[in-house]
Amino acid sequence: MLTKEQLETLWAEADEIYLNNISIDCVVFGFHEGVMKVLMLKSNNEDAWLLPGGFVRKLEPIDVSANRILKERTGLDEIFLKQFHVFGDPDRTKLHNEMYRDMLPAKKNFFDRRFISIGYYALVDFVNANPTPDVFSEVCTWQDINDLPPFQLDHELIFKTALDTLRLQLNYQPIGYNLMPREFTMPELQKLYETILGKKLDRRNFQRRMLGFGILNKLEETRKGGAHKAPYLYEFNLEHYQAALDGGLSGGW
Amino acid sequence: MLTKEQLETLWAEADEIYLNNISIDCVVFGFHEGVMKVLMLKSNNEDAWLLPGGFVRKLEPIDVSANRILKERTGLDEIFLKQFHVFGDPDRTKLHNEMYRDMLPAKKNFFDRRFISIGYYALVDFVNANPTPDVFSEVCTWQDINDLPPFQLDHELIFKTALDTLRLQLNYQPIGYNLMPREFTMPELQKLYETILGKKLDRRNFQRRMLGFGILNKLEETRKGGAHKAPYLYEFNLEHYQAALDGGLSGGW
DNA sequence: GCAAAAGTGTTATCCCTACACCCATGC
DNA sequence: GCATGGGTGTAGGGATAACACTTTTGC
Repeated sequence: MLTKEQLETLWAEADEIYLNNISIDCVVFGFHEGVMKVLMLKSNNEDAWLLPGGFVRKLEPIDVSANRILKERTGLDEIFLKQFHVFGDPDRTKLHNEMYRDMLPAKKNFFDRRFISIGYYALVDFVNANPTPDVFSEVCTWQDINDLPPFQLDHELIFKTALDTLRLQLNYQPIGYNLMPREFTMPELQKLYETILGKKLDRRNFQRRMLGFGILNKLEETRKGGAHKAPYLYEFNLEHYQAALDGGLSGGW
Repeated sequence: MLTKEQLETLWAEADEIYLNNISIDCVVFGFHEGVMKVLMLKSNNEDAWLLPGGFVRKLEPIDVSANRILKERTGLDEIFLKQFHVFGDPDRTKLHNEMYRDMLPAKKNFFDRRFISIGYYALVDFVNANPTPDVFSEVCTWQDINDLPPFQLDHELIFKTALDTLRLQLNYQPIGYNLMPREFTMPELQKLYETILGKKLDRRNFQRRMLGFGILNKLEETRKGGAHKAPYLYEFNLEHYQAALDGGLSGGW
């Protein structure tokens, strides 16, 4: 819980360095042990969870802001980030504003404002991310997207919009590179797609389609140790992957 | 050309009623006589053209802002509008800022600021639109998208991004309703698609696909007066059209 | 009657879907 | 050896793409 003094310092700083009225919220997807996760923060004022977010420095490009915010929350650099929607309802932070209004005089309170929020979604490497809370939160952790805690503000809408966008993007762009470890098996990759889409796919057709994209290199090794036939390992062919990102894939699920 | 006094009044008003640092720019598409048009304004300070734009009132939802701005520029209400991208480079309005900096003291100048611009594209009825300049421009008119004048600021990027987005949307959504007159022929509709996509389509396959969507009603009448065989007229089936908008179409070109 | 535009139908191909059999491994 | 998961191939159906002939109309 922040003290009144801390809040006043924060406010003073924020007003100096950030643009007023604009915020950024990020939906950070990770994938681990066959489960799709999203990074969330538990507010230290309420029993509700938020997406990682922040503000835009006065002379900072917004993509850089989003990167900076996520670097603070995950320790990762060079994150795959895409803006997907702007949330511009004047009432979207109403509850939030009222909370802070009790703590500081409204007139001079950076946080008691309307914020138009630019939504970004991010695909990150679960294993190397190091979730770190910010000053407004006590916990920063991954949540299973099928078992989410209660959201604060309009963050549930932001999350859902991001997931819908990601599902659509799946038809146009390869997405595995940022979410899978460097080497992976076809069933593992399939699990990722199934998790995002929320439905089962046919093993054989999935494999054919993926290979058809030409973005995978089949490796010689197999993943030993499983209780059954050892699956082959694959890695992404970065050159073709990048070309697919730029040029787009085709078709739909 | 605005006088210094007018600018000062504008500045004072703007600071009162609009959010700082946020703007909206609109790419307004119209279609007339087989040519795709975009609405543009000629700045009264420079020999360069701008997309219609404006600012967000302090308590106004951003979608409402976009509608309001376009109502001022076209006289139309209930415009088909979709936000498509945020342009957040701090230098995007640099030249613009310098221009206004000469006219008013920077510190107190609403226009000498960084603006993060939310891009909307709009599809409007060319015939009923009534292009009207704003206070910063002397001309507001339609421009052929294949023969565009020089753009100011980053408005060329905004335009191109909008067109790319529209092309993608074509795969998911019907778009004719907002661009065509109430009754139209199949070749006319095809021309619209060809203009947006920038390529020729097969007459027969186009017709089959369109009819397959089930969003058209074939009318009894034909368009007389042409120098050749009279084509049938169609109208959109609004119920099915709306369903297609909500549910999405399928496939790709 | 001829040129130009519009109406309509057929075929081939590709891609996606659905489905079946064999192989490797751990218990 | 048997259950489980993984590797691979094939046949059918639906949609798209390519393509040709006929009809109408103004000159």
